[in-house]
Amino acid sequence: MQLLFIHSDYIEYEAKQKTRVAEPIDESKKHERIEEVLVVFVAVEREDETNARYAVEKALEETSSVFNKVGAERIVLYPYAHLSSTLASPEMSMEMLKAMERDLLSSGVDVKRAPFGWYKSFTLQCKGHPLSELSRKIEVHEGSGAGAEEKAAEKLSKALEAEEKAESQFFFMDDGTGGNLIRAADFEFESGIEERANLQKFFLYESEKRRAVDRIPPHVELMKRLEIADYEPSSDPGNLRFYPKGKLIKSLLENHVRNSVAEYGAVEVETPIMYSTEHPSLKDYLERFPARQYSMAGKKGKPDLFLRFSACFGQFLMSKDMSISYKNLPLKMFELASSFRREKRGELVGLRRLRKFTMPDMHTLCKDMGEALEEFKKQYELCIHVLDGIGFSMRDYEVAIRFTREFYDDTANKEFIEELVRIAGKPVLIERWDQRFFYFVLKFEFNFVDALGKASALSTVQIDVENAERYGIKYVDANGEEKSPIILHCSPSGAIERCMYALLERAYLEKERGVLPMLPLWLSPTQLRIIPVAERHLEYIEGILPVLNGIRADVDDREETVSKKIRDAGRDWIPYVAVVGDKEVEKNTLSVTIREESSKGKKKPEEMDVYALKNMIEQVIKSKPFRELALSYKLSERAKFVGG
RNA sequence: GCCGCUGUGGCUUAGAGGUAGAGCAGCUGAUUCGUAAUCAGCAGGUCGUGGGUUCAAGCCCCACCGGCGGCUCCA
Repeated sequence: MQLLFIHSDYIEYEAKQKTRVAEPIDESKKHERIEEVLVVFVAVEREDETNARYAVEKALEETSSVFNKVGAERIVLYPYAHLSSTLASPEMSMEMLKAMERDLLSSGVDVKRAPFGWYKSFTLQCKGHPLSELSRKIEVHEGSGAGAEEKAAEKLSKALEAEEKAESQFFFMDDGTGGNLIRAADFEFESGIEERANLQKFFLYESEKRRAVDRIPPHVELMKRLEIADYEPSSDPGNLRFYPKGKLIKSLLENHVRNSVAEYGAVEVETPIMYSTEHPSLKDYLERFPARQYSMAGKKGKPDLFLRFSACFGQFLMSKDMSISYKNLPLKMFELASSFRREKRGELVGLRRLRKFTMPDMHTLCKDMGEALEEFKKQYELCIHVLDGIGFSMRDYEVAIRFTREFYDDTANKEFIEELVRIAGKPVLIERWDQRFFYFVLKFEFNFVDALGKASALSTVQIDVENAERYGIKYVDANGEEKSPIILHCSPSGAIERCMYALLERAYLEKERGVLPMLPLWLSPTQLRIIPVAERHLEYIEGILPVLNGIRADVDDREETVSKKIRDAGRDWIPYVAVVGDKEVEKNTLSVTIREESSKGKKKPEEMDVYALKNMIEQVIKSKPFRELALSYKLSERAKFVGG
């Protein structure tokens, strides 16, 4: 279908003479003059006939969009055959034009349709502003494409509609207020407690959805400058490249999460990253999960494939084929899942929102709601523990707990929520849905609020009451009967990339507060940098390096001045910087500057021997995952991954 | 996806219709240096891509592609 929009001061037309296909009209309709109007010239084309509903819908979308944008007062639909050389049949065209007219009328738009199939005279006066003349082509593809697109659109809309209709209220709950829901309007943000400012930012982000900031997110600049990650122009947006330092940090975080869930008792699995769209359970699930997929057309005769947007399918399909006794429950399965979501273009930012990301995803099969709640609480604590290990305390994130009204009406559940708030030890945001729109009845998230006041979820746990049945997951209870378990979805840290984003953003916030920014010691690509004053000190350094085994220590052996090397170490956020010159060699010591204890313009190098230094660093990182340096220990041998 | 802004060597950027200029990084040489940039020289640019206007386009117009912000959504 071809559309030509002209925003006009007026249009005046007169039906002069019938053609063979003319529609019958009243004498009064033959001549019209309409002011302040968006004239929509329409040519319905042959291909539109293969999927008329889709074409009409699209055309209406475009029309409303233009109509609202230019701020016209009314619309005239004007059949205009000359926009296309492959016209649809007159009957069909007229039908579709009428359908458009009906729809616009029913949505309250003042619309007129010029008579079809007449030779008409017309004059109009185009307003001439930048948007006053626009054209659009609605494309309907032949055969399966069109059908599939329509079906996909329908599917998507089912889930999205549910969300749009989802009505919810926000509250706050604090430890020590008797577990009462405090209406958002009554909550005191200005209590002199600094932490509440963040909660307020989070709440505003959630409820108002209006945030006008105009700045490049600090972490995007940092991820490049620190050679952590970067955009990859040759991939799809949101698929990043990770440089050695970034890959190191990522691996360490992954291992940390992996170790923590193993300790909690989960078993690690791996499942495929792509699935057939034809699988009945998946088909169904796709409708309940309003994310957009990467999909690939199957070779002829074969079903289409999509890339997973979470590890749910794989693990559910695995669970369905298992034989599970009540004695095996709660059963916890974990996967570090590369996941793909075709998020809207405008949504993607740096490491915060990606199309390809790494999501730790654990599913727990529980025999009933009682056990589910018990595990839910454990996982709530597990998440706190995992984030704490990364370096985020309760101060660094805001808690949101969300549930259905029905869930909360149960007194026992109410007490359960109060207990969660008590564990948080600070006010939390509560969202209550009037009905269950999703597959879960209760969830929480820990949300990080960044330098620009944007919130994003890290850890989350959800109680899923729907998918066991959908996938046919069963366990056998003590009476030998098959039952459907309740499933917990848990991402203990949230996406790994997002943790990196939060670490960088927090470092930036620290810097704003006058603190030297840095990463936690166990995640710093270089933990200790050794700087020789002159070349002759290198030998001494080589001698002490074996002692520093188990610590990521490198040596700035470049031909630069000491000042330059110190500065570069600072720019790289290196936690420990040791200078070695004649004095140190003679006394067999190091002159160490500790970043954490320094500030801008204030440094205090400390004399210590290499064993003391090693001990000091090991104290901090002892229980954390470790990997060797990602790059050569000699700086002179390293290539630059990013300029500047 | 839609709307707005934006895109000049690896990085940061000057250049408002008339031969693309600099700093950092890189390379070469000198300097072997004590806590936030040693000095000199050399090399490096299809000005995001493709069209168009013009005698002439990095600059004006159009489209597309990236990026940033907003809408919407989520780990």
